Amino acid sequence: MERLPGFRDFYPEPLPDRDAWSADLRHHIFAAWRNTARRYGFREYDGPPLEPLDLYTVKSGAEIVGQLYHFTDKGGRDVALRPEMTPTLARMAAAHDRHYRKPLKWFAIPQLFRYERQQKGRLREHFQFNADLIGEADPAGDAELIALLIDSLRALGLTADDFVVRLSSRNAWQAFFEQHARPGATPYDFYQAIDKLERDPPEATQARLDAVGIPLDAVRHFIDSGQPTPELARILAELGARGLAPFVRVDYGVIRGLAYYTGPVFEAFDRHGKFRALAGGGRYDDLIKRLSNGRVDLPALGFGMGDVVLAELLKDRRLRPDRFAQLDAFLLIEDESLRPDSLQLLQTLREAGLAVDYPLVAAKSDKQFKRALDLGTVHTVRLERTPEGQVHARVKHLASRSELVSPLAEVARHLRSEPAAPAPAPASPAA
RNA sequence: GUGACUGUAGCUCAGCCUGGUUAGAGCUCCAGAUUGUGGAUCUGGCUGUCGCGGGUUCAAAUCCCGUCAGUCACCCCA
Repeated sequence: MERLPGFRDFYPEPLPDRDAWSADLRHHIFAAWRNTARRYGFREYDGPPLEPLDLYTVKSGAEIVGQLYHFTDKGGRDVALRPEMTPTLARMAAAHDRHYRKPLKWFAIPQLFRYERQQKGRLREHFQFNADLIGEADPAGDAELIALLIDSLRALGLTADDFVVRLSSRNAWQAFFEQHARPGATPYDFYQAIDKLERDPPEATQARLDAVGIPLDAVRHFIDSGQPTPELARILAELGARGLAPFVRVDYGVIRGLAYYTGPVFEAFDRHGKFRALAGGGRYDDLIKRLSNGRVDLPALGFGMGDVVLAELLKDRRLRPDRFAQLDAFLLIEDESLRPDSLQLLQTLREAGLAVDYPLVAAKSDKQFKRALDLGTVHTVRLERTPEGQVHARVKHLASRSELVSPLAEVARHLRSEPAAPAPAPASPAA
């Protein structure tokens, strides 16, 4: 059976072929996300992968349905696999907003779905790091969230030479629009024109702008000026105080396609421009009120960072971890008469919390050793019987090639005291 | 939904243009030998509906049509 188009199998390293997705790399990315969120005081939440179709049409309009993975369930309900996390989060926050002190700092790593032909960096399914800050209107919240975005990427080894956060503001464009647009023109059409500015030829952009009565030159001049609004200046100042200024710049060329953003918006891009946006987000102060039918009114902002483009970038920059498998020890059983003693030691070590593997059945020693290397073991352990009938262990630390003889009771201590497995280091790409 | 390119062994590919015995190579894997602080080396072995379906032909991996899948771009962007 083939898997569905646009969906992925995740294999353990080493990968079976060039295009395979790595379960180990995925874990590495998730761990960086979770650990960074933890350092920032964000709490993890989650919701259902399947939601009522209405949850998405209410916010974005019916035209979004064409992009959704949706169907009618056996109970006759119109349902959709979640294409984004924000509506779920807004529902959860609105339902229990009195229970949590503000601001809420929450994150999730949902698997999201969309129904469309796949292309580079875009499949029908992906995992997305979502972090949101709810209940704080001050730009300090924007700065905190953007700092989290930056440090999430830094946690994976990326630097200011690899990526930049382009910071913009719906408020700035709103003011520009009101100042320049023909009366009766709709802001959304204008935002669409700005959103496509970098991808479309100038004539196409001009045609879009003609519809709202704004000359292209005025738009270009506004973007080139790059003058931060007071709220953007606040955000930049707070990021600068953290030493994160090299990772961010004002760039009004970013506006975000989504209709619900209300204030600062931002996108993270790789510096070489080879990939799609790594992450994007912004402030959506009205959304929770709208989704809760006016019951709850909380300012909020958030971002999403997908695993697909990020994995591509990490491979491109050779930031994939070198070794993924990690075993504290592999128990070599070259003398089958020592198998019972080996199993007893195996159990002792595992109960002590050590990661230990061993050959299930008798095997030639070179095969055992090769398997130990495949599994990324730090040590090998081999039992020996002395002429007097005593059983002791030979513990070898592979990286240093040092070996020592130890009583069985001391093996766990030696495994712990030896240098730990090397931290993930840059390595040559698999391909 | 539209278009372009690509589908041959577990992996990477050759063969296709110009149809013609039994479809190949390297790597991996398995077995044996050898080595015995070692991913080496040697020998042997397994593995293919040539993506799938149809057509042309005495004969199709090879030419034609369709289809499915992959890759990339468009559309859209959460």
